[in-house]
Amino acid sequence: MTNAVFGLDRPVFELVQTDPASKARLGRLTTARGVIDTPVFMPVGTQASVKALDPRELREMGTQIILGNTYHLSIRPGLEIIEAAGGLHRFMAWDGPILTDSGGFQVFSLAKIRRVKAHGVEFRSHLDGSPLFLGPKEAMAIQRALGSDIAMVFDECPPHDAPAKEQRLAVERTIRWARECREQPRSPGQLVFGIVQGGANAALREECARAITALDFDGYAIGGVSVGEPEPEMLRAIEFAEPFLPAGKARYAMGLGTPAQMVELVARGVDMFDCVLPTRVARNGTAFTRRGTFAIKGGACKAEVRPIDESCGCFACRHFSRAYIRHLLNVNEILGLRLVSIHNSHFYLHVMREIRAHLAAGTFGDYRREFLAHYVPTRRVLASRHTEG
RNA sequence: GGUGGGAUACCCAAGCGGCCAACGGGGGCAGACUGUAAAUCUGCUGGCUUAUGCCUACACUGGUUCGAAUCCAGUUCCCACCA
Repeated sequence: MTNAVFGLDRPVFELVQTDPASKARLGRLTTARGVIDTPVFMPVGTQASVKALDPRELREMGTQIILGNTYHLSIRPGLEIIEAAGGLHRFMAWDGPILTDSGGFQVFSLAKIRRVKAHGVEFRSHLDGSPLFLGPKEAMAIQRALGSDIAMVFDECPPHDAPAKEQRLAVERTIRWARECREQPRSPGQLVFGIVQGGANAALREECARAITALDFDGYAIGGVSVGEPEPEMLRAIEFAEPFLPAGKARYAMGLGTPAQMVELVARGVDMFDCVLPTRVARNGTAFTRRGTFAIKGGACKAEVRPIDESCGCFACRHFSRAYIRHLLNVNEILGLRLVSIHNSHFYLHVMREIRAHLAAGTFGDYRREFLAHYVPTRRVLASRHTEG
């Protein structure tokens, strides 16, 4: 498949290099607003803003593409406003690629009262309880109006502990809705990605992946992860779906993950990630480093003159001490959140840059090993303390 | 000098005879956060070989009472008003 917007004989996704020792891939995804080097991390800007960061900062830290959300933006500020502004890109002054989520996740994650119908879901607004309806047709129309570069199909995303019957129904609906989405008009140059559901069930994942890929989307996402499942289950879900995704299309793990998870998922053949962790965790006072996370608002940073990470080149680490940032967080100065958000997002993007560099150099295996040896998830730290004591 | 009010854990502050190691804030400490209803949420915050246990604690000293942070007397300090 070629990209009509560029009028070039260029495929949407090019595989540049593959890792001989794993399923990791170095690639290039061409969108209407630019070429994205993969593996890529996409900062999440649900409400037309990557919380606490502005486009200039996103650019500086090497952001290639950001997310926006169908559901949130359609109820606030509303499509008329965004269309009048000349589309989502102009509205938020981000001229790079934007991927919009379809709203499927929101409908199933935050609407308590919902009725699943043949062509979508009736639910209530989280803001005022007013009745809303979102289905394939609506979701695609909104994404078309937003003018995103990559639109996601409207899927059903059940919680990880949903009964088997519900998982099966979700897969069936997700497939049917994907077909409907496929038929909807797009904005010029807009790519559409299909989504694979199926929970932790191998057969369902395969069935869903086969059906979705048969529809020939521009790329494929694995959904139904980061929905409360334990990490091994999440990894299995990815492993169940991945073999049935075509090598010539980008693969996107929705809502993932921690830095260590991303490294592991790249090794399992995933090309794209998005996650609220770097920005949310930053706002809650915790920094990501290659050794794991640490609470910068904790007392240990009280008089620490070193930056969050001495080896980090982000704006926050180049200029500010932990003591200063901790102080800002302590006295509730908005700059504190911004600096940690800058650092965390930079860190995520930097890890992906390193992954790409190592894939290009053929040393991804070493990088993976080394990264995981240094990166300590909090739980493991606590666990080891317990077993040692 | 007189009259009135007050002194409670790191800070502010509630309690005014037993259900008080003491409400609630703040601060501190720890944890959580994964397609963002999150600058949020949850614990802990006198000490102890972590216990339906003991010890030390509501300015100080003494008293009343089966029992006092709570009542009484005196002392010290603070505040207000009057001289």
